Amino acid sequence: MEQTTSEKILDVAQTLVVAGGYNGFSYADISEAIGIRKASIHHHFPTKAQLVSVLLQRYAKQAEDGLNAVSANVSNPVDRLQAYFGHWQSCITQTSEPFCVCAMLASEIELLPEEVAAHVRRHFENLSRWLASTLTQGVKQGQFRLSVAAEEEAQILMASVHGAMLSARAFGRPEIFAAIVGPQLGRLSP
Amino acid sequence: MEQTTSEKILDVAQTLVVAGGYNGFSYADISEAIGIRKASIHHHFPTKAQLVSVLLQRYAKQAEDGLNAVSANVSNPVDRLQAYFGHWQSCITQTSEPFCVCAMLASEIELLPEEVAAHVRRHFENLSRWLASTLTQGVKQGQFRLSVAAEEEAQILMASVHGAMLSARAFGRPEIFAAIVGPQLGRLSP
DNA sequence: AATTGCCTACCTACTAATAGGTAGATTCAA
DNA sequence: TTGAATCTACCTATTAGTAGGTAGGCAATT
Repeated sequence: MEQTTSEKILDVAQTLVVAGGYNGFSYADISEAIGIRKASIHHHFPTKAQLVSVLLQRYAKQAEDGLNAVSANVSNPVDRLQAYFGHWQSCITQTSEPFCVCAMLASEIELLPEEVAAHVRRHFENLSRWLASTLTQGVKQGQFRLSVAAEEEAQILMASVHGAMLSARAFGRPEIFAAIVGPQLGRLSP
Repeated sequence: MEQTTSEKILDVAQTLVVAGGYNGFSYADISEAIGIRKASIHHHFPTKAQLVSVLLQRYAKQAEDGLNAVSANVSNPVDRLQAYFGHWQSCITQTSEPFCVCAMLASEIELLPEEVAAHVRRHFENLSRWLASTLTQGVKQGQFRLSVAAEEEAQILMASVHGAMLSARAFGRPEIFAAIVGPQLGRLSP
């Protein structure tokens, strides 16, 4: 088998969450998309909260691997940030994944099951930590000059990326993402 | 009567949308919050899409009035942006309205009823237009120096605000909003 | 080799609760 | 006494989740 049913379910669920958030999809939607019965989905993922939790665990692993790969393969901190931005830019322009699943869920975090909310918070922490450490390295190597602390600049960059995703979606114009995020890097050069 | 039932319904609905988006609330929630039956809400707003549409019309009016008031009463473009940022900063720190209702809805725009989605798009256009014109005036008066076009810088600022809202919510730390948005103004001075 | 038991995966058929929405009667104020 | 506002009482569709069963694979026992 190429892909297990569980993986298919998670893939579809992720697409649906990206499209409409936690309350924007149902087991029936997944069922229809992959052609199995609702009950079979419950066999793999007893509750919706568990399904989305597993989804976010998988996402966290992918994200961690992705960021680690960038850190390992790209020596220049400027290029590292570029790689991160570029990842999202291609996701969005190809409309393959036009929004970060955690950003999507963060907006409705107040009414998420606690176990799901915890995953979302952790993602925000991990991402801002990676950005901050990348910035710190760039400062050490003289490639960045920051006007605020690295942690704060990391928050600014992360917010830019999320806000850019939102605007691209709201205007229905993927190219807006690059227009917003692009100038951010220039700001940091000494 | 101090406040009409319609207004009460809209107020509660707005709070609920801000908390969890379009699919995150129901007529039953509103009914419970203000102590009337579901059917009575349908009397005022026959469908959910109409309810949210009226909500967004009202919101657009308030936003327009607010921005016009700033333009009228604050002559300095720097202070105008400051006033806009400050508005959201106090909304968020007082947790009275911790998120823009249109930003919330924009994230799930793909599955909104078309009439609702149209309102959301219009809000993004209006806000970015106001920001761009404020920036342009500031440039003319020599208070801003932009490294990109005013329209693009407006998009950057708007994205910062929305991303900052999201981070403040995700981390559960309202002060993050100011930490992200605060440094944006400094960037623009010549 | 055949049987037994267990497992995974999936099914049909159901539940209780909730969703948005409707019909028609009643209340109440102008 | 008309009309708006609210009510009770309902409807249909959908929600997440459950009950119970079937088909086939795998392995140990006979």
